[in-house]
Amino acid sequence: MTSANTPDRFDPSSADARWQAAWDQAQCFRADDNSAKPRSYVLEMFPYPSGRIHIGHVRNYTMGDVLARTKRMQGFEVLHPMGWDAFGMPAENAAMEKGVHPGGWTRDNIANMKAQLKRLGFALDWSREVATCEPDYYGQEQALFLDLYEAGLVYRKESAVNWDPVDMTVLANEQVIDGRGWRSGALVEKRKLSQWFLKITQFADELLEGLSSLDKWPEKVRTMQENWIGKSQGLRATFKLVDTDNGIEVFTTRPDTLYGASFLAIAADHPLAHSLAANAPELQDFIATCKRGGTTAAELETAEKLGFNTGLSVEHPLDSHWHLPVYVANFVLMDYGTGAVFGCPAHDQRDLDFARKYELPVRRVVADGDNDGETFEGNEAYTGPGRLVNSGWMNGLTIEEAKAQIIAKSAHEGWGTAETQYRLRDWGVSRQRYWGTPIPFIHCELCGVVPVPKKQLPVMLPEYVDFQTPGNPLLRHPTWKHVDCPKCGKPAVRETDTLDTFVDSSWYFLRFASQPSDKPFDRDVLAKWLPVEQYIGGIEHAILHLLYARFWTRALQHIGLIDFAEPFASLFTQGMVTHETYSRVDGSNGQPIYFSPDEIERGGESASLKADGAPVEIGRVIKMSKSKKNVVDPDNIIATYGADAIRWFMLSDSPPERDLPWSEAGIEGCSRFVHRLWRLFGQFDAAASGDDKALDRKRDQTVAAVADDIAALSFNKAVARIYELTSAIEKSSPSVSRSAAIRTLLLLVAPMMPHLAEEAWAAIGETGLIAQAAWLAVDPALLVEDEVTIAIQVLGKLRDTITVAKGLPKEELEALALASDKVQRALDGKAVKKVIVVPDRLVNVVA
RNA sequence: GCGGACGUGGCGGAAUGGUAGACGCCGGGGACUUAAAAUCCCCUGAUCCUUGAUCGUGCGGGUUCGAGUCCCGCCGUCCGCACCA
Repeated sequence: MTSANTPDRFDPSSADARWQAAWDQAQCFRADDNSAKPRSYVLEMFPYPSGRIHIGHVRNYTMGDVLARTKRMQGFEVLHPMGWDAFGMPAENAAMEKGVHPGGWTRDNIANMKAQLKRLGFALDWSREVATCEPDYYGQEQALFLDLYEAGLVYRKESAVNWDPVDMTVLANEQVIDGRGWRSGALVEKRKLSQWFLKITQFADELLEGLSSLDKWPEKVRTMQENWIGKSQGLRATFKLVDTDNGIEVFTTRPDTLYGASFLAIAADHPLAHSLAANAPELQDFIATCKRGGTTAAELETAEKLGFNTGLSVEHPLDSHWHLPVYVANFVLMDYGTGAVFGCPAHDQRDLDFARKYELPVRRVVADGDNDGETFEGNEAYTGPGRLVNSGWMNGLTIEEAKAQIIAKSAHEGWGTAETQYRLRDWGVSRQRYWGTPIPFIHCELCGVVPVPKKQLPVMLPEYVDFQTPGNPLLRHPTWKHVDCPKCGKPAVRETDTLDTFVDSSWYFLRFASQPSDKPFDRDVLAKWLPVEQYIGGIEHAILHLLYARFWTRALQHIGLIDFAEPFASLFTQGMVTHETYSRVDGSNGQPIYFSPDEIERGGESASLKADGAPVEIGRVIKMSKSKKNVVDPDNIIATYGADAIRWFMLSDSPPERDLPWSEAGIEGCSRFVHRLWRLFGQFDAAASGDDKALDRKRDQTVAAVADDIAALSFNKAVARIYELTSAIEKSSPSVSRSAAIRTLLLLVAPMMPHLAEEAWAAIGETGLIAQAAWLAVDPALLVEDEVTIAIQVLGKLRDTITVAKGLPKEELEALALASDKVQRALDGKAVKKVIVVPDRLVNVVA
């Protein structure tokens, strides 16, 4: 292909592909495990191969790419890999809808998307590419799963699970949102099934404690994980049922309020409620009512506290003559704590609502300021600090003291123990799907559940499968599940569940760093690369993926396979790419009809439809979505403007953690800048003479600032600096300094606009690839200005500025300031009380 | 309800407690051109009595010589979690 560049225009349609091929041929982005250089592992969250790269991917991968390319130029051995999170439901949906095989569909998508990523010029080490759907990946995952099983971190149990009736599979708690499946949106049902679990709760405390070491993670993500783990400490206590030997166990974080108890409440699913209901139709009805209740935020907000008096009583643990009624209540959750609570209405809002409704006693046991009366007025529970009152021997203690003492007393007397509860549940990983990692176990009638011997791994998915019937294709496959028991040799059946795809993404960053064929990874090689220095991805993975990956890392450390606890040293969550919407109201039904950006002619403040030239309404700038038709296709943009323009757009203007509004005008501006740089690079003159100290200074200041900005991921600021240097060079006259500045500018933009940079690098006569060129050294002396502009204030208001030599003594600055006409006019004859002088900054005259 | 983030021109956004609005976009004016595109130059927070001045970073206070920045109290927007005992 020949270049179609002109002195005025850079032609990406020929240059982009040429340089992409050159990088491939030089293999310049391959990471060397044995390099002696310092290392840097830059990772972006790998994509699901849906078929098309969307603009959010482009933003994510451009940021990582700039970082990786900069680090490489700065002398680091950089690992910057890419792969595919390739198992999951959409492939099976495609199989059902279009009759294609999930494997074929997925691999085609991967090929398409890989080509798209190459067209964007990302500096990726493709030799380390992994796809989780390939046996060389999921087979190693099976090996790790068996290791965790041996260590007791995998178990199987019969449990009520979240069943998605549309996808016909089990969902983890994390995948149920407002009672609906996260993917299908179907109302989730409870079913009893034998399921595989990973013991994430064993690491609850570690995962919580570990958050405090992650000081390069966003506060927001750490808080979200902390809330998700949901640690609370308190007392588990038994309330003895009157006239029986049985009791009801409750968990409370407020044992200090025990003297304020006025009832016990158990969940509708509590075993005691079920046994009582056997002979009580009214209670059966009540339990059914509780289950019908909605689970959305709005419904819970307004839901009335309902209770059913069982007629049973329990003894108060501190006074066996004090009896409390037992209710079944709709606000008690079976799957938290013990499924039973004691109600202390004065100091818990729900309990107060309940007590007022059912006219139960409300007794104050924590003083609210001076108010220590036993009778509690009003309908707002007091949950603040205070001293214990109306609590016998505990009176006068603080809440914390009372908690400690009553826990000690309960343990001593045998009716309670200190307990820590977590909201976090063990991770159910069984999925009744085909397109996932087969769980490597065999069910034998004689030997029970038997792990597949490691030498028989991988347990491969069968190729020919029927997708036309709902349910698990592996379960009804005619032959696949039938095997001999590895222990006794008798006929047995395979486990037909596959692993949640979040398991696949919980260790892929390890496989990138090391991928031997005979084991999941090499421990010593991992030690060279991990933890990931910079991880970049969307905030939507703040809990699930990032918590699971942390858990796997800790679990693998726990069983001695790796030597570090946290996988991602620094995490960055980037904002979304948004776009305005274009719509017209449909006269017939009043609903807006949306138009895609390609159908629109966009003016300065208005927009019209290309088809009829009539105006359309410009709507809010919102997240790109198919239903609002406000999506833009990266391929079209690359074809029109080239990869460098879209990359530059992704870095410009908005800070990377915030949303980036896409606009036609914006991408055109970026494209104009590409050509502007090209023209400027064309002015490089190796034979120029003379120097330009001011330009030299600007050049080195820009290099230092851009390096800092990129290291801080403040790409928008680096971009602004580059614009400034560009303008400064354009305004300068030819000199050695000017040519040096042009060469510097080229190196500065190389990580961001690599194709343009390579083309210009060759054009100015440099040999070799700029991708492999060394970053810029700066002269520290040049970073310091020798002249400074001083602000002169009177009473804090700017009145004048003066430009003076840097480092001028205070007295001289003061004299210069007072000599200013403007200052004298502002003083208007008033006496000067004092003068504040900040050297090289400002003078403030106080009158 | 709990937790977090944010609030600066027409827009995206800059600003170690020290000249608010860098840089980009939009808009306006001009140069070049037969013309257009491209390119280049200038202007672009508001108001006024326009050589200058006053006001101005969601609102109200405070600390300070000096506050977009720090403190207190509100208001608003967005996000996450939630009958979690």
